[in-house]
Amino acid sequence: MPELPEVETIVRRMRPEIVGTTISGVDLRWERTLATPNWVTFHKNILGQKVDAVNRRAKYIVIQLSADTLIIHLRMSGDILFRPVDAPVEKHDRLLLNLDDKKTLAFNDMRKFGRVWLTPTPNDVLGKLGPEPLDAAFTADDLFKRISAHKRQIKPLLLDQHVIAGLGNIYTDEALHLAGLHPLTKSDTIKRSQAEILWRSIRQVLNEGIQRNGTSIDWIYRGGQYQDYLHVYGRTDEPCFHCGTPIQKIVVGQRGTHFCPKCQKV
DNA sequence: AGAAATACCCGTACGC
DNA sequence: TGCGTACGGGTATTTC
Repeated sequence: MPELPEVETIVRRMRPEIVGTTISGVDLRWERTLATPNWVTFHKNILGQKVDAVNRRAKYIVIQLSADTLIIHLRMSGDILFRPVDAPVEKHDRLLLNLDDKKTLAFNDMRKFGRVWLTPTPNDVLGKLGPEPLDAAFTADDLFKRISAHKRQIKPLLLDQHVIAGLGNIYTDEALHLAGLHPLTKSDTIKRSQAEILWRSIRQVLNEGIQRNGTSIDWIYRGGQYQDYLHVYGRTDEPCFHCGTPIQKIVVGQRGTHFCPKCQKV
């Protein structure tokens, strides 16, 4: 199982040191990395632009250039590396950007899921994303309104980035366990009080993940320790820390889903 | 319209 | 040992 590119692991790959450099060369190694525009336009437009800022929105890295915005989504296995300009191309390199002829920004992505956009209107890519769960402005009431507006299973609903932005499969399972909510619970049946507990749980597991430097499940990302603190994810048949009941694994919305059948009732 | 299913990927683990 | 296959993740797209 690969690493989860959650907020924390995204932040550590934002490479803020590129701010102030100018893009002087481009090498696209795998065409479909480019979500938009086409290669010719991308090449023509990005050359000569200066990097003004590096930010994050949900799981997207947002690089503000002089005229356009470069947006990168790492998906599962993507990484961003800062290398000397004469460093050799590595296996799984998808896009190389030369910065001032001294350094190269390499987008490396084994599974080819990651995508890059270059656009003058970043809102086209980011505009429909839901709120940041750790934003101080995001309240329990917001969450309650958003989940009760749908009649869906709570687990796939929480994974929907238009409803709330930033939760992946691992943290969703953990948050639902902490909140005592079964992953198949219909979202419109969740009471206001339960939504508040879920709101608190989401923020707790994300904050704990950040404190532990993210989750390293396998060989792709090795910097985190939160995998040692997971309560349900990857603990199939192991005893629930709360009640001792074996953790169950089912498939919900095509995703492996771990829960305690005693602590999380429908 | 909204919800659910599918497509996109490949290194690894596992069964025979 | 070697080969074939299932698996996992996030989101855009397609289907229901």
